[in-house]
Amino acid sequence: MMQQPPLQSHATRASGWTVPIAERTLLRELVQSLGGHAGELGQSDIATSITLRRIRPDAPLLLEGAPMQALYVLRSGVLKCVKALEDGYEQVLSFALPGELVGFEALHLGRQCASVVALQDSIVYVLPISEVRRLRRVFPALDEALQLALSRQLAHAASFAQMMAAVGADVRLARFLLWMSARMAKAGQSPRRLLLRMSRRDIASLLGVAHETVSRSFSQLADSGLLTVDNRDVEILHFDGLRRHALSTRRPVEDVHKSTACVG
Amino acid sequence: MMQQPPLQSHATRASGWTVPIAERTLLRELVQSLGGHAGELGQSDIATSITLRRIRPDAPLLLEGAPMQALYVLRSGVLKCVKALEDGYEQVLSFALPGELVGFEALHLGRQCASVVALQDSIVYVLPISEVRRLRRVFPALDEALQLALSRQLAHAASFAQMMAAVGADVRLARFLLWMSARMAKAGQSPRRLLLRMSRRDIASLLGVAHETVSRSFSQLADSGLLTVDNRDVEILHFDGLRRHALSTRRPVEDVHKSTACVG
DNA sequence: CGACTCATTGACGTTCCTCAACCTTAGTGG
DNA sequence: CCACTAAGGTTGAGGAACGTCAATGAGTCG
Repeated sequence: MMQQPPLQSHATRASGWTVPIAERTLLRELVQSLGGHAGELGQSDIATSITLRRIRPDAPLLLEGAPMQALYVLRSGVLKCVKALEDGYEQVLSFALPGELVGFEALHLGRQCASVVALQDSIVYVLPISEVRRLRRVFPALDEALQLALSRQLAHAASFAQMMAAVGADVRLARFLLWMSARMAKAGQSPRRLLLRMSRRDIASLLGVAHETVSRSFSQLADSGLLTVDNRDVEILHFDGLRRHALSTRRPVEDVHKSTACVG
Repeated sequence: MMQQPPLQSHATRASGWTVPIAERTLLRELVQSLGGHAGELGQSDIATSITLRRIRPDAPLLLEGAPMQALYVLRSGVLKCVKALEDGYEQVLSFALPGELVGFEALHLGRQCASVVALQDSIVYVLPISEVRRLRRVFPALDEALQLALSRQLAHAASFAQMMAAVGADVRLARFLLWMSARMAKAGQSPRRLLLRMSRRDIASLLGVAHETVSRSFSQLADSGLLTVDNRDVEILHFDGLRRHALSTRRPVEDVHKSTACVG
């Protein structure tokens, strides 16, 4: 799955190139990439104005404060969303995997409120903001897919809150790895062997701990036999064990009267 | 601002009552509550099928795992979103203030992935999910407002990540208070005097620290002269000082080459 | 090869979690 | 009305966890 169709045209740009394609194919791909049903796209002959854009490793897709010009959907690769805190500290907000929406937060301000950089060679679908309304009206399937993607993004925020609960750093890391694993599986990659594209420092920033602590937690999980760790190449050996580890809270247990489960 | 129009009808329900109103007024209010321009709503005579629902303190609006039936927009009051972790720990995901969207995460699964309870007497607009698509098509202004609200929700997630950065507990609390202050101002209430509706334990759960630590951090900020704290009644005395406090990271400073600011 | 970044590991000091006691407030029943 | 209980909040003491500083090694690039 996720095979890459040929990229036509080569209008060069600052940090990559742009591919203007007015074809139905691209729209269909985009909807599929978002996890929607691209069965019925209607037969409108309107040019879709959707393009592709490639971002090289460490190159920015978006810069904090820039005016919002487009919506993006990651087609392949990995992105990192960061915000420069006023004192110069670089806070990682999230990592984007294929099929995920990027840059939607900017809508309500009209300006990007975070920078986005590529952690590896990446390709995004570009939907010019001026066209989004029209596209959503003309292609209900796209509209549907975008709403679902937004819903997923909000659910990600919820699972992020769970990751940041009052637990030990090793538990946070375990949750992070399971979270990455699940999302990479959804993106069509192996849930078992993770090739993390981000540095320890990036993970530490996201998890709210020191990067040395992340390193130690990796070693700890590896010593427990749950993982093998070779730099950024991580293999999950025992999913159940890792899940069990991810569940352990610091406090013994509090009495709660709910039970219905619903794992993100 | 935010004056409450009369509530008609009284079809009683489990934990409050439901008010079916097929009036243009309600739709206009909803759009305004979401921060949109309700100027042009068109002249469609279709009943809007939007209703109001009241939730009493500590009563649930949504239960984790329940099938998704509607979208909700908070009209007045304060809500708490919680998720019961599999080991019985109750993780707070967020607090919803007036004008905010609730329950949209459920869309992609069709089931609620968190419970929502009221922290005080609250009223929500109810948009039956079966009607949302039609309403969005018929009332572009509503569609617009919903998209903006979604964008804001995603931005909240980003500022949450900033709150959870690797900083001291007192800094996290300062950021939380400033965050609440800004949102309450947006909801038409005083940004200076905060009447927190949630317990220390709830705040602690959201911030990922022990509740005793939250209590100590409150005392610490009060001793610094930045706040007065009387149980859940908090008054911010020096905004600048609190903001400065909220900026202090643990690590001295890292060299970063960005500067463009954009506070959520 | 040297300069740089990244990752790991150790030692030490601080923060924060844990357990505990205590106080206030609210609700209940004698 | 008061005793009793329960829940929320504050504060203290001790210990575990984590941040900080530092040294080392591996990998990359010019």
